[in-house]
Amino acid sequence: MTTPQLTKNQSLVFDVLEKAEGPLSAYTILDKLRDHGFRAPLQVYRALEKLLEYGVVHRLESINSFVACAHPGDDCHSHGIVAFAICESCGQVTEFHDHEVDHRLMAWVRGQKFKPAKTTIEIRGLCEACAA
Amino acid sequence: MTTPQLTKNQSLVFDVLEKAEGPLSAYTILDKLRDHGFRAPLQVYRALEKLLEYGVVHRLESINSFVACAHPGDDCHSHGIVAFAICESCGQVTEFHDHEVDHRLMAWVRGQKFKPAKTTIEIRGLCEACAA
DNA sequence: CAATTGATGTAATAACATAACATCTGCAAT
DNA sequence: ATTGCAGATGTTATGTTATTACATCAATTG
Repeated sequence: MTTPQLTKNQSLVFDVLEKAEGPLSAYTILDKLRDHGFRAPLQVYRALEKLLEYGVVHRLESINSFVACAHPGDDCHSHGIVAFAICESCGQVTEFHDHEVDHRLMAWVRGQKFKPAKTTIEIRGLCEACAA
Repeated sequence: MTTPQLTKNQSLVFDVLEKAEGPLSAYTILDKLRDHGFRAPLQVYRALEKLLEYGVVHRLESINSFVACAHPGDDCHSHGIVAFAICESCGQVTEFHDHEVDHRLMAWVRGQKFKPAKTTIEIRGLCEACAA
């Protein structure tokens, strides 16, 4: 999928996520955009919905937050399953991909005749700096 | 870890989850236990907290729900990372384990000197029956 | 210009989770 | 047995995350 031109709200939300050091909740994004006219959560959620669809933003299910995709430019859907390491101390998120993991999961899924739509892999713990 | 004797509330919550066909939200559990004297969400969340700790219940992060562990008797922590396939149509959840996936993720983690605490793997999609 | 479509604005509410504080219960130490 | 503690429980209130419902606006197209 190619990413279409972002709308005004989508751009605002995406910019906030790109400039952020770590993941943000929808309500944190909302607060950061009050000056730009955002008043209601739905403005954020609607933009996020599209950004997720375009693959330029990821949702971290285990912490109800959102991050900009680590691959500037091209969309992330082509990299296979995305995995995240989330530091519970500093909030830093590292995105990675492992094709062997993908293969194993997809092999299991095939064996079950399960039809996967969206796969979540999230490792929560402490990053090197925080574990020291 | 060995599972201690469950308290009254823990037993009630666990029984509800065991008898359920699929994952339940904390508030659904609460509703099912009103007749047994449950009045507030905290009663459920406190029981769940312990049951998760004992490894007899799992939390499905992507759907804010809880399921009884598929391994009756022994605790689940010994099986390595737990993965779930969640049918978005019928709600059925299948729990599985893949040591190769564990190895790959733990190898990545070691390379980053990341210290993992809790890992989530959830595949959402359609089960064989629902995909037909 | 009318009709359609997608984006946006706004208010209200639903769904999920925790904080703070009081009370109770079982049990160990004296 | 009583005191003191720890863990479990009860209750109220509140905080956080997400969606429903409905109105409006802007761009496009027939």
